[in-house]
Amino acid sequence: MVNLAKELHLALRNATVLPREFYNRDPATVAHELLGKLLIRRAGRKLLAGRIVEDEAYLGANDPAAHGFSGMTPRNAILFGPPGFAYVYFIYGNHYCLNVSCMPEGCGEGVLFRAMEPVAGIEEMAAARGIDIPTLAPKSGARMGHPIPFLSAAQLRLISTGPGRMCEALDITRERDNGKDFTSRRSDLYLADDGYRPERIAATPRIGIKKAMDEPLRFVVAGNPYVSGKRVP
DNA sequence: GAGGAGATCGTCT
DNA sequence: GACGATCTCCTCT
Repeated sequence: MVNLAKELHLALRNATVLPREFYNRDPATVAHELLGKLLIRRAGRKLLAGRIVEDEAYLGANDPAAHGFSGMTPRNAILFGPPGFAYVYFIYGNHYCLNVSCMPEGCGEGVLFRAMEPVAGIEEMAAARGIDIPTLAPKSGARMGHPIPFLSAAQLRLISTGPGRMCEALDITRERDNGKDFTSRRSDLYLADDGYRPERIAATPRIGIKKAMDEPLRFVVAGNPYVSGKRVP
């Protein structure tokens, strides 16, 4: 019998970690190409993973909505560093948001991760989000009488649809993860390519900002149910 | 299902 | 002191 959990773990281990050069480009290109890639968090011996289905590009000094627009501060210093590093900030007194720095040092540009489709460690991520996981009673007469964890589609969407939820599911905080290197497998937070390519990608205006609202710098996997806000058909 | 308001606190001016 | 790249709960339709 195939052990699906083991197979999945192996597939994640075999995925190619995205190299530094991947991020050393303009954020719109990086955001577009990050869709479908795997965001992987190592938690002890467990791997938590999701497939990126929504992100946004922020263009530094050329973008009034970007954190880097007004220059470097202690808060956004990571964005002005080398490409491929995690920039985590706290917002609205409740939530963390995860970005990756792009372009060469000094540009202040990056990509905000907005949503991912849960792939591995789903029970752990649901628990981190405070989602109760009901269990299905085993069929009578079944040899292995364990209850089966069962999440509805609506509960799955609540795990990582939205930037704050994503961070909570992966237990990402500024204190622990700001400045982590996404390009190193030794890092406990990295991005990898398992060969998956989304069929259709759509570009829309960004969400929740009041400046440069019309720029189509939000990228989503069209038709994916884990995209936040209004579903893109 | 859609829309509005409140929660809550770090960051910047 | 004001603002904010959000989320959740509540109300209304």
